[in-house]
Amino acid sequence: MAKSIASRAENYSQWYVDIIKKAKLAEHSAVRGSMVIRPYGFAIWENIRDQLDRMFKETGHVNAYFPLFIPKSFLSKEAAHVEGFAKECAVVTHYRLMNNPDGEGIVVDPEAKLEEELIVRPTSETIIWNSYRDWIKSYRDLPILINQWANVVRWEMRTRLFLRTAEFLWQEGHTAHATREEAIEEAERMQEVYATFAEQYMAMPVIRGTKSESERFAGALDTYTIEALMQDGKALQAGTSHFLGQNFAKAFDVKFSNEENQEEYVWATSWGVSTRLMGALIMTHSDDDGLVLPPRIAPIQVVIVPIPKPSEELDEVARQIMQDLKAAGITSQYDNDAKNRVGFKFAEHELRGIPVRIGLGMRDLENNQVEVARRDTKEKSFIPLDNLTSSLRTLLEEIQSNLFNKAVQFREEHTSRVDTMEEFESVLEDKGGFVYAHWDGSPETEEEIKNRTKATIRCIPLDAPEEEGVDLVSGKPSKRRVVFAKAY
RNA sequence: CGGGGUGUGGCGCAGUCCGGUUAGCGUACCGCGUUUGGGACGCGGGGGCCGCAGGUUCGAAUCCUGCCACCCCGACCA
Repeated sequence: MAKSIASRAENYSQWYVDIIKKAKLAEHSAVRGSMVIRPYGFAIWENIRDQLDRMFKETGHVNAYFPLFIPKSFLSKEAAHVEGFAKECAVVTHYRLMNNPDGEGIVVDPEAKLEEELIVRPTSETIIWNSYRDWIKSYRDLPILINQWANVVRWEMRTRLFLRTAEFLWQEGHTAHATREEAIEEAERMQEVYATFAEQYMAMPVIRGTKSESERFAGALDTYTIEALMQDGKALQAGTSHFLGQNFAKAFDVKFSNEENQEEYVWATSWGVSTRLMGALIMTHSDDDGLVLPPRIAPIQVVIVPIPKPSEELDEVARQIMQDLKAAGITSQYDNDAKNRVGFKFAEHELRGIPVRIGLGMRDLENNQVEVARRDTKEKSFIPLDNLTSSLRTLLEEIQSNLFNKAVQFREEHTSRVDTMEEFESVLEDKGGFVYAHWDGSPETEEEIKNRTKATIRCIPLDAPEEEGVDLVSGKPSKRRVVFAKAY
């Protein structure tokens, strides 16, 4: 009996939810729009987090932690920023409950009203820049390169597991620099860190680019983004890095003395990725049989299934294999459950996306070999026990690159170049994906295209060559193509 | 906030229109046995204030009123 995951073709969003639930990554909680991340899902997130954390540290950053609560007045200091977030803030107005004087239960104590309401952070620029004011006096105090791992709350109207939840986990880097150039360099560097991570670890190809003005982060002068393509042909913004100019320095009065002893405002960046990456991971590689994880992110890289069931002899062989794998830095698990049969276990481990499965049975052991099945292609082969560890190491690398190559191929098949509005609409209708088209740079064209097709400018790609063309809507001249897509 | 839908053992559902014994089915769970190289089978068992609060009635999962929650689609957004 199958575990009934909806197929992608029949109902894509149901398929997505089914994978998350059946693979026990997460589930809806008692709180609207907020999810419970289950141990297996959290283990994947920990791998994402740990690797990113290493990369942040390699690029000179340190971790710190700032408060969950932000005084209401802070948020309004930067005009564009408050404009962007005001509509989705959770607000703390009281600090005490009391027994309901009129009956059952407890009620908010009206006496315990806060003088100034506190906002549950939707992002931390304001509370952090308020601290930076005290920390930065001289050019010698710069740069400040801080990251924090935290939860934030954005009271979204419509939520989806991992992709958009009211509360989510993320990291947010907040850096302060003496010059414009240095800040821009930082923002670009972190975009590249994200892109490298996405491609090398998540096996998810991304387009590097900058956002159009209307898609920019609230308070940024420039937003650098990485954009990935999901299997339903929709784009997903997977990470952003913002050049904030001096907006927050001015809002929070953060000045430093330069080498000539002149006062200047500090230049800023901020950058973040969230548990949304989990959604990206799922939708990039998984299939109708369940989750597919790239080996570098998988919490368990190899699972060993005794056939037909655990026995002293098989347990001993498995123990030895696992010891060798551990020494080689490969994570493994032995499925010594005695209740379920192998067919059930195979399906279960495929559902969980474990990259490699070893079938350990007496028939093969007599031939000094094991059966090895890879999750990405479902292919099985027999590998001699003698060089099992090195074979598996090679196989895991091959799976990692195969997943990346498949995703690249999918993206190429779903990338189009169009020159007329008719083509644009028909391409979006037929196969979706990324559409490269000329744009005159006007918000009017963006708006018009969005209204007509629901597609938005995902980014102005960094590697776009100069090329003469005309805007799809206005017919005005354009120097380069930008990337359009329907997006999450 | 607009439109649609759903709340019944852990999960998935039937029953509700047309009120009537101890609320049922599948699955999961526990026990015993037989099985075991791709999602096993038999027998036995435990688990429900039918979303919440009122009301109608001899009697409510079912009818009425109010409330709450969640999901899906849209606008907003990482």
